[in-house]
Amino acid sequence: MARILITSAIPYINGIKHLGNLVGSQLPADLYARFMRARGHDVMFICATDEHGTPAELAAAKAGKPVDEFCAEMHKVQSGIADGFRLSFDHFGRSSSAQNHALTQHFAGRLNRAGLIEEVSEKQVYSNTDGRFLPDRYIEGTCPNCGYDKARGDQCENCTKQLDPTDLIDPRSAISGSTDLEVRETKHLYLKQSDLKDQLSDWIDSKSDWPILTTSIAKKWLHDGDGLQDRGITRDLNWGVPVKDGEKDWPGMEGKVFYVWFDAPIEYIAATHEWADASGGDWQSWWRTDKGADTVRYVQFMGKDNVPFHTLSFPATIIGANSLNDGEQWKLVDYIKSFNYLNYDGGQFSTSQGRGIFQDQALEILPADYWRWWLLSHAPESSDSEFTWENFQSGVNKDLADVLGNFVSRVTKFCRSKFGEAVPDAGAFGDAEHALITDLTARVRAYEGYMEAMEVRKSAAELRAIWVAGNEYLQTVAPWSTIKENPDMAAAQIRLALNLIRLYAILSAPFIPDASKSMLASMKTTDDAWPDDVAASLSALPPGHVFEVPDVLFAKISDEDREDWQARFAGTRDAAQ
RNA sequence: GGCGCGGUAGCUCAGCUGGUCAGAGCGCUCGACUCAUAAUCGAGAGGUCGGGAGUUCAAGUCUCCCCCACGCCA
Repeated sequence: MARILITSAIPYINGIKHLGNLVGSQLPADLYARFMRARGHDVMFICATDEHGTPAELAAAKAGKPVDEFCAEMHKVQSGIADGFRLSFDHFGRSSSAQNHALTQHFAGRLNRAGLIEEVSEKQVYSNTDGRFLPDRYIEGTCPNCGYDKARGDQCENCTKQLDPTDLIDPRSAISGSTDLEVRETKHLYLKQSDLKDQLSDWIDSKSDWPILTTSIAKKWLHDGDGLQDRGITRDLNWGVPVKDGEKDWPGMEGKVFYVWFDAPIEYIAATHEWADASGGDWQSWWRTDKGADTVRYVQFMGKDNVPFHTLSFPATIIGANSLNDGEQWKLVDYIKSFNYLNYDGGQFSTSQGRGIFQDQALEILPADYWRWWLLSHAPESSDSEFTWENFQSGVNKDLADVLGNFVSRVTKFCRSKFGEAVPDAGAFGDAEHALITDLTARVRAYEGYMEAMEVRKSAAELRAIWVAGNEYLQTVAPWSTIKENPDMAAAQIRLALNLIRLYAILSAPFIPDASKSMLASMKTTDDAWPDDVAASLSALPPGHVFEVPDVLFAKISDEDREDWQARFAGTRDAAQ
């Protein structure tokens, strides 16, 4: 039994995410977690909401709520959606937790002691009306280059010219519109990532088995231009982890918080701490290699936009903190599975533009399994992939309703009408049955291989082929004909087919957990042991075992439904949730 | 403008270190079957692998140039 730590990129708190976010990290992570649990491994599957930063403050203000209250509510909403999609987190934490505050401050303190923190003085725009410093992108004004009057402090969207906030003509706060702005001197902490560049580079180079998508992005940031830059890890905000040096105050840093990208990945660790506090478990044995985590395999799932932070920034934090060599050693990630983007009818899904299908809407129109199956079987692994309603409809109808659902239906109904609702006991397996078992054994082993390798699409294709094999078998042996001359043989055929339903339920559970549960329930069994021995597994339901004909497992998506949804989701929805 | 990832059958996509690599699923056509959610099973048609040049005995598979789409950055 192996110990496997799995984290999914943590979704930002300020709204409901679209399906692209789901398929890019949480869903494949869940697939892997479920599979590894089913194989008997010890799994810790962690996710959380990423709650700090200016966008959260602004979203809260727009909702007319204090930011902590807003975040608590949104965390509940996101947690509910995660449940809706059957994401099997061991813990769904919050980056605003006390545990994360303490750990973030702890890491900062260690980095400071390791000599990797530098204080930098810089000038920043302060809004007297808003009572806060403004990040560059929250300052608007007229572009000195093209005259566009809604240029942002970091860039003019009209002419794309890179700007400094002080370049803007008639600058104003994008938050309040106030022009009562002034430039103030402020001090910030920088993490000297450049000092860690060689170690990071060696570490990345050692990961020859990582997806090209992952390493190519990391190497680009490491080597492009001037190479890896030092990074500001503090901000002049109210909402965040207060800057401290471990448990001590940090002189000169009063009233400042850590930058959201510094504390967010630390939340992976803190969320495990949250889990431990709630369950009495041992979180350090998952994260401290000096406390047992040396036997842990740590796998991260994320979209490609998150790769730089997980291949460089977070590892820099860990490597830097470990460099004290005082025995306290933290776990670095072993494997990063990254995904491209899922596009929506020819363009991007977009949270800010409200374009595409959002997670809550998806669950309103169809059960989780439909989305899980289609999204996973079309996961954007090697390149961006495309969601179209036609594809979704045909994929779901064909794979789930026709191939799998109808298999369950035809077998159980045939048995009920000819033998009653119990596994028939006459007859023995012959050549066709043994051939099927041999074929299935090979396919199940291939499926396991793809799942272990996190080859999501290939896993789905193999699973589908396993379902098809059942239909092939039925078509070949044709129990509806056999029963006329040789009822015993038909009984054996149906006995095998009923056992196939149970086998399919077990194998399919990581993809479609609800349907899998229904299948096991209709077979009236709780034995969901993984089929290490396929032949034995296909005798698990003994002669005489009672079952019941289930309801239709998957209703088909009609053309009317599809057209209806297509129209409904063609526009945009209010971006701010 | 620079960089990155792609451009393979109508659609969505596989094709690792060059030599059964021209494939899968869907769609389409034809056939079989009738237990089943008008389901299933089989067969077939469909592509000069974005364009051009080059390296090689041999190139979707390597090199160079160009075109197109997307993304990131400046």
